[in-house]
Amino acid sequence: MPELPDVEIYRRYLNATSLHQEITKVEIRTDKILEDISAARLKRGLKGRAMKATRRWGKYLFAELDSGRHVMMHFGMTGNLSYQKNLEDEPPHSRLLIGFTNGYYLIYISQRLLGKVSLITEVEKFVKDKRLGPDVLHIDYETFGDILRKGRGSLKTTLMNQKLFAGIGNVYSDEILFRSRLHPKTEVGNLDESDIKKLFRKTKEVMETAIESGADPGKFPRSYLLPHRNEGEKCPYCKDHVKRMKISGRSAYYCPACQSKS
DNA sequence: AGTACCACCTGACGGC
DNA sequence: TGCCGTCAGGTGGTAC
Repeated sequence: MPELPDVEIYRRYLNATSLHQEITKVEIRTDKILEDISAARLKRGLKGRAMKATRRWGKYLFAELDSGRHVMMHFGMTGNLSYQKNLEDEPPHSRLLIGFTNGYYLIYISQRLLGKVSLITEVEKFVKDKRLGPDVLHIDYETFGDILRKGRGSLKTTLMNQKLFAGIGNVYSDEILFRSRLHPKTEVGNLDESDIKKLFRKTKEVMETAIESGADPGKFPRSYLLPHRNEGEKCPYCKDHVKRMKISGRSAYYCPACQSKS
């Protein structure tokens, strides 16, 4: 479930398991996950190195090596990390295995192969090349407001545009809109300052709450949409029913009673 | 510029 | 049981 909160959880997991250990083995199960790098070059860049720190920008995770380069991981629609010793329990869809001197492996899992891994020299350059907007966990109100004031089109699409805001995906955009009581198709140009302020507060609140909940919808507050994000389920706020609507090919879930269109 | 659709992939589910 | 359409938390490209 790899939107910002999920990737932040993976980052902390990597920190807690895999730092400061020499990499002795690298196995690449398929080249499909490699972005702009060959399997041989990735192996060469990893072997003999140790990861010493991590960063995250939106949905991208970076692990800095003691060579100064960074392992870039993106998880696509499906993906996560597993740190484990026994390869007889190798999880299904494991694509990249990074083995350490203690016999453990950090395993990059990607069921649908829509994720990407690479080795990059500089995070800032990578972010610039991808034209990613500011990470919404750290964004300040000024920047957030400026982006929305310049924005056009539907609010949900704008929130999910990684070139404007990095980190918000389909599920969490629904939650932010629900908590803000705004319709997903609200025209961004129609937002007033109080809407923008509310969106800023709710974006932060949703991201922080999701991270505190371990990005596990089962642990979310009951007042959130996520545990009820299915067509026909009851809105946790007004007891009307959750509706589904297609917005540029993605499913938006919302409460038609709470989230009126402006 | 915004939006709609497609491609990239695998797998689960419901209807017939 | 098997087949088929649809759906699933992302991104990048295309055509209007």
